[in-house]
Amino acid sequence: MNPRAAVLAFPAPRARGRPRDPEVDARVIGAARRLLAEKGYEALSFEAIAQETGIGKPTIYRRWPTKAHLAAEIATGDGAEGLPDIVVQEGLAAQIRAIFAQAASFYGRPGMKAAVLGVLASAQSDAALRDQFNRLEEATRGELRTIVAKGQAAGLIRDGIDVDTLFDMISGSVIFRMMLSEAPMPRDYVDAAAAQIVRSLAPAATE
Amino acid sequence: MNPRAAVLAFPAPRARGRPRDPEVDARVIGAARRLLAEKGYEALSFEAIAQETGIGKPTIYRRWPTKAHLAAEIATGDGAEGLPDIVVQEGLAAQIRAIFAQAASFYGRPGMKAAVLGVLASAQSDAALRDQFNRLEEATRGELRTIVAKGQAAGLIRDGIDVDTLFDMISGSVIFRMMLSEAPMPRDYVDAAAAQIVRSLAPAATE
Amino acid sequence: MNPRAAVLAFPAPRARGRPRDPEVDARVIGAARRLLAEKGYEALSFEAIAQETGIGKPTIYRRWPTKAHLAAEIATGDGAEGLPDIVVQEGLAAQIRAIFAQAASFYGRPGMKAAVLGVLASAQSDAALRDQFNRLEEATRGELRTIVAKGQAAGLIRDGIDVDTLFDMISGSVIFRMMLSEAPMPRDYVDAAAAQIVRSLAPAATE
Amino acid sequence: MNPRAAVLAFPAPRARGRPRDPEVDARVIGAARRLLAEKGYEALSFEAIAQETGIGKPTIYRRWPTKAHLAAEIATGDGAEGLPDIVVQEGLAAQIRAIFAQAASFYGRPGMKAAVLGVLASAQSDAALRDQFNRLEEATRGELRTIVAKGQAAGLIRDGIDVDTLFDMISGSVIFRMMLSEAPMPRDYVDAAAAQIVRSLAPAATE
DNA sequence: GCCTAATCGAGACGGTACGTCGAGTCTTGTC
DNA sequence: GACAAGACTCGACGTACCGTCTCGATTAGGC
Repeated sequence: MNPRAAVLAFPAPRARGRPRDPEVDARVIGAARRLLAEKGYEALSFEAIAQETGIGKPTIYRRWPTKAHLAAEIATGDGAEGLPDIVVQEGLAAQIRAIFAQAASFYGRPGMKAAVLGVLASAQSDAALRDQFNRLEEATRGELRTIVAKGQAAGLIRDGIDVDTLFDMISGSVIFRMMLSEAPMPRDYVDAAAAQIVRSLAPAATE
Repeated sequence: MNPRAAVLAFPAPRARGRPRDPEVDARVIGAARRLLAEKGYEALSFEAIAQETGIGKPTIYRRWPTKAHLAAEIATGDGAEGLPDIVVQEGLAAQIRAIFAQAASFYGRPGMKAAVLGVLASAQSDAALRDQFNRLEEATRGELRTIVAKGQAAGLIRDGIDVDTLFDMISGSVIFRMMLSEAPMPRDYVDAAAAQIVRSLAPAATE
Repeated sequence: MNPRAAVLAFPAPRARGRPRDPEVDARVIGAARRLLAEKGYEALSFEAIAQETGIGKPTIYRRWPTKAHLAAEIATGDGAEGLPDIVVQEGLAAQIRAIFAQAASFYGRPGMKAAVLGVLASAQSDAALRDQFNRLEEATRGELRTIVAKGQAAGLIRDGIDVDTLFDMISGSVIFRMMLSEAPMPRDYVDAAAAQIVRSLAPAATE
Repeated sequence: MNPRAAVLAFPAPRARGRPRDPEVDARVIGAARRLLAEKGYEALSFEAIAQETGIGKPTIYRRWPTKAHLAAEIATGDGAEGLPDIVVQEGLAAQIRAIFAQAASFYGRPGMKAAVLGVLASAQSDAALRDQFNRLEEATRGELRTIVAKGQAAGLIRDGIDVDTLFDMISGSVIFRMMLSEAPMPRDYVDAAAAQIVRSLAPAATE
């Protein structure tokens, strides 16, 4: 088979006209991130971005149909980079702690609070946008599933643990603390919370 | 002391002009709740409320400076009524379960999802609005503190439990499941989650 | 006859409740005149008057149904006082000049420009308001009629003069110069204009 | 010199974005003229125009900053078209009569009364708007100046006539009769008034 | 080396909602 | 009853963004 054909078969269609300027994406996202971090989701407007970047509005609309989509890309995009890898960690406690750390780091990026809350608020009825978030969770949820299975095999985790409920507890407490509550993040928050979770998993002290 | 004087001392200041029509508040809140539940926070506009209730916009602005304030009143108001009382419950497990049930019932009211997310998104910089939510939590947080103290005294709860972290976990998992995640609420969600939490509190299995 | 009875016979019905405070009229008109002179007709609002005089809006509405009525009272009221009396003047030229002087003095009062134009603009369809102005003219128009008749009898004025057209010319030129045109008022305007008018009245130079 | 170059030298700057729709101007002015003629200046609102033409408010504001500006355009615009030409007339009397006729025709257009009075009332402090009217006068004032000079050269007009005062008299009497007074316009008004003015210009009957 | 096509900036367009101002009316408690 | 205070309905104000459109000007293949 013609190897060239294989490429052409999924042909990165090489559009005819002038190609999109990749610089535009970066500049728009940069301005949007700044607006989100500094003034919140309501202040995020295509108008303002166009104004301050000198990029035309239609150019932005060509890429993101809605400011919710733009915020969603900021909220979910490039989030996995540089995060502590979970599965690499040794030991149950360390792995649970890594999940906490990963979540805390992810939601702690500048503008994330505004972006996440804004997207969720404005895309109440847009299933695709919510999926974008849920897909992010899915990876972690899968890792957690593996961790629990291995832990149960090793006798470190009690039977009857519902992974989804457990995941709610982990994600929920991080998000609640970081985005909804006013309480400050203590320095050892990740450790304390992880420890509490690990304890809830311990098998009953029978014999 | 003259009891009458006590009353006059705080003399129902009786404002001068025409008194506010309490009917207005009810009608506006009703319309707002409907809009929130049916079309989400973005569709909540003073314009629409004025239109459909026949109440003038200035009249609404006189009461709530922002749609976030209106949504906040809907989200936090009249929420404690009819909720299962926590302290009345007997036994640690029942009390924890009651907290879960209370939270689930509170956040499950129609329009709550839109109201809470919307307020949080748009009032990023308004401390007063966030306080309104936090004050609601405070009561429950206090009850939880009492429960933990009593449980520790009775030897049912391990030392070294951080009540705030525990509260995050409870509130967080409920809110996460109900407002952020797409996952459905299983029928026994409250029971399962409460059980998991209770287990995390158990004293170490000493031998 | 009892003089007291005469008074009671036409009893100034002596309204039942608290009598109107005459001070209110003066304060409102004062404030209105100031607003008209300083900021023009559009800035004249019952709201502003109420604000700055401390008088309630309903109290003002009880006296003037519309800001046009208030402005009309300012424009037409107390205008005849202190004006040079026309009929007292001797000689045709002096009498015509007196009419010009009277008009110039009348329309020259502070705020008059704003008041007159405003009333005329906003009361396009209110015949009563326009009558208020026309009634003012009527007196002068009558005097002019007498002057012309006498002048014709004395052979000083040609036959076939239409008094209304003449009146238009006199009033019109004063008003046009003072209210519509931007041209400055020369010092001897009244004299020059009066002389021009007098000349137009002269009988034809026969043989 | 190349005539084509002269055109290109002032190159119709060709604004960048989407060009303005000239249809918009026509529709707005049409609606405004109707409102002025039917309900007067106070009823002229951008809101109403937007409503009935289906044109957005911002689009209207982009062209006229104020309803006074819109009314001024209506009052002064396209007024010279189809008016009887003055200088073409032969004879002093005919020329004076032509000026009267022109003014009467100009101020007699539908909506003019409301437009002129409204603009003058609301733009008391806007010099630019008043200039717009004065510039209109300037042409006529110039023609009148020429007429007087020629008349004086021909011995038909007395020396010492002040053209501005004369202009006031002509414009003033027309405007007064048509816009301020309630008196009806007699059929021969223009003739009568013109004759009266001509007479006032006649040289003294010397013998 | 033109032609075609998609991009880019700019900015006008029809809309919706904003938050404010003033017009008039009504309802209190005080004088 | 008149008065101040002030809330009420209503309508218009002038502005901000929305998302779409129409321009002229680039910037690339493709023939």
